[in-house]
Amino acid sequence: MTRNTPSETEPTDFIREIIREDLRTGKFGGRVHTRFPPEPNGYLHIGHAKSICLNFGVAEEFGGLCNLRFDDTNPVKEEAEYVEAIKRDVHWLGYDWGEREFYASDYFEQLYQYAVQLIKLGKAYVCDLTPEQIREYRGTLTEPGRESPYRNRSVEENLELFERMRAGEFPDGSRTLRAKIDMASGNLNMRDPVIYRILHATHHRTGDAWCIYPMYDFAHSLSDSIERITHSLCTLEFEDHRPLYEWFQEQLGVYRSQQIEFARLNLTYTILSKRKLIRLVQEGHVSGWDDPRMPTLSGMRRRGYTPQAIRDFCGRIGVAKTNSVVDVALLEYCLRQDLNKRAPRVMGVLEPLRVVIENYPEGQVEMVEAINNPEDESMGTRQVPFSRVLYIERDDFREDPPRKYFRLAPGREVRLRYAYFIKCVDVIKDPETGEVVELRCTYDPETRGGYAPDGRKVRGTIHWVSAQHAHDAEVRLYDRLFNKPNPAEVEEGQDFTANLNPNSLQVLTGCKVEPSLAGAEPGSIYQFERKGYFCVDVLDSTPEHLVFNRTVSLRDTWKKIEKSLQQQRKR
RNA sequence: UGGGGGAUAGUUUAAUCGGCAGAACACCUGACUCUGGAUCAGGCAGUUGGGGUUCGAAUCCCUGUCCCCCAGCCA
Repeated sequence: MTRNTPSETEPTDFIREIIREDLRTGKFGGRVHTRFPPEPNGYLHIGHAKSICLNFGVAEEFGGLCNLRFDDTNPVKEEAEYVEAIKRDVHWLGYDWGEREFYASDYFEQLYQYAVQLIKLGKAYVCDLTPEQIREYRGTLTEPGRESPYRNRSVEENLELFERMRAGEFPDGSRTLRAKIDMASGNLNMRDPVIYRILHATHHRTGDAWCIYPMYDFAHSLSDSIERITHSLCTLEFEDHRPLYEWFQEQLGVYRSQQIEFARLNLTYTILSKRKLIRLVQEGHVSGWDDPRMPTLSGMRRRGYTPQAIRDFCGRIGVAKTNSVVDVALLEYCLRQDLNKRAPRVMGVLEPLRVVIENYPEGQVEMVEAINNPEDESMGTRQVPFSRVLYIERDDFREDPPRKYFRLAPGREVRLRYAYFIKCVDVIKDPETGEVVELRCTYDPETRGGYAPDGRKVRGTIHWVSAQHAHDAEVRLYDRLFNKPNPAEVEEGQDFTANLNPNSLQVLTGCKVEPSLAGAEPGSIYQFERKGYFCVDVLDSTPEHLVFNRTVSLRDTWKKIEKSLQQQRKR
């Protein structure tokens, strides 16, 4: 049985099963309505992509809708910049929320009225305990809490106090509104949780209209209800919040949504904690949220990742309740798979070694035809100039070739892709350092186009660029940001930054690329044959100074062979 | 004697009422190849332990073990 492509496949996971069942029983009147609820306090990353693909994907599959809702209930951490970045990223991934762009802050007045209603129901009270006292009264994981001395204030007093909280009569932290539930509950979330706190802070959308702000549990449950969300999908750590989520809707007698939790994404060699990502940015370990090494969607976009690759990945990792760590190799596989189909091939020499073809006429230039993408004939061909002096990859020559190495070496013949067979006849070295600075080769004019009329075979085919036609380029080689599969695993007294890979960025200048790249569009992606996929940097590349980001290397079988040869030698 | 959740190849996941444990990635072979790419063929490899029920258990029962989350006026 062959695997269906993601679009044909009907994803099956416990959430979709629940939804199918709900549809069958008519639980939500046959409706499916989800939401993606980011807090605008940072940039979206690949972990969010999982949630986005789930929420929007599920809605699409079942003929429902998915809202974009900003969970902006904490003005001290949130900024409008993040809102814009988040919208850009969701769109880039290929999802559309239509007119349904909502904000928890849109509901502040209604949420306030809900709180008033709760007070009237005798289900909420204003508490004067300090934050420290609240903590003490909460008890511990194994011991019950104690009731606040303010727990039994009258409805009238609570109403008046809450109104005065809103009016700004009290300083930050002096009072809270709390739900009156059960201080002895084994679930700490039910021990009279705070639902409103005083925060004299300017909100990015409501400005100074409010000085009290609702807490997540309250705002989220009721925002879902207001939007008539049917299935509220969130991550595992909110599992013990579900009773509270349901409590608010039940007490207020409002629309009941169903919260379902799934495991968040973890990736090897990657950190996906907003708190830690923001540190990388603030401490300058990376150039910003969109540094191509970042697992943020903006970083990945700049790196050359495609939305299709990310969506394919999200479809393959599945949705379950088990804590898990996905191998980053799967992400890279999805990337290569997508890029292989769409990226035009081109020749670029990263670390140039000069080659002179001794028997090729000086001053002569001829054009050879090259295929733009062997995976897609419709992408056509192009003409590439060939001449007497060329650059090849320094790594494609070995003075003393190891076993199984079938590229260029003294006396050996290789094929220059799409051009001629050449043979190395001499090696020029720097007399001081002994470094190889130039190769003298001869070519066989009979092999034009790369075919030998006598049928002789060469093992190696290497890429090249004509020296006089080459364009200079800067190439940024990215590697994983962290050295350890689990970057959080550190010695005593260290933090995750100790696992930062010091070689995660290597900048190469003086790289030589074929002339067709002269007008390369920022953001466009090419395969440098035999090397990898490279994307024109959107920020730093100019026609005069080309800058390429290595998106991902090609699978490198030779590297494996060489490695195992070295290991054999050690034994 | 707090509450909640979870355990299937190295990794991520399937398995409808209890009916042959199936895929993908990774790894290893080989074929093919003007990219040591891509593609194709094959291989390695699994039900958390112990009992029980049953013709038959990943699935049901009993009993262990291990892992994750929760004591923000963050989300």
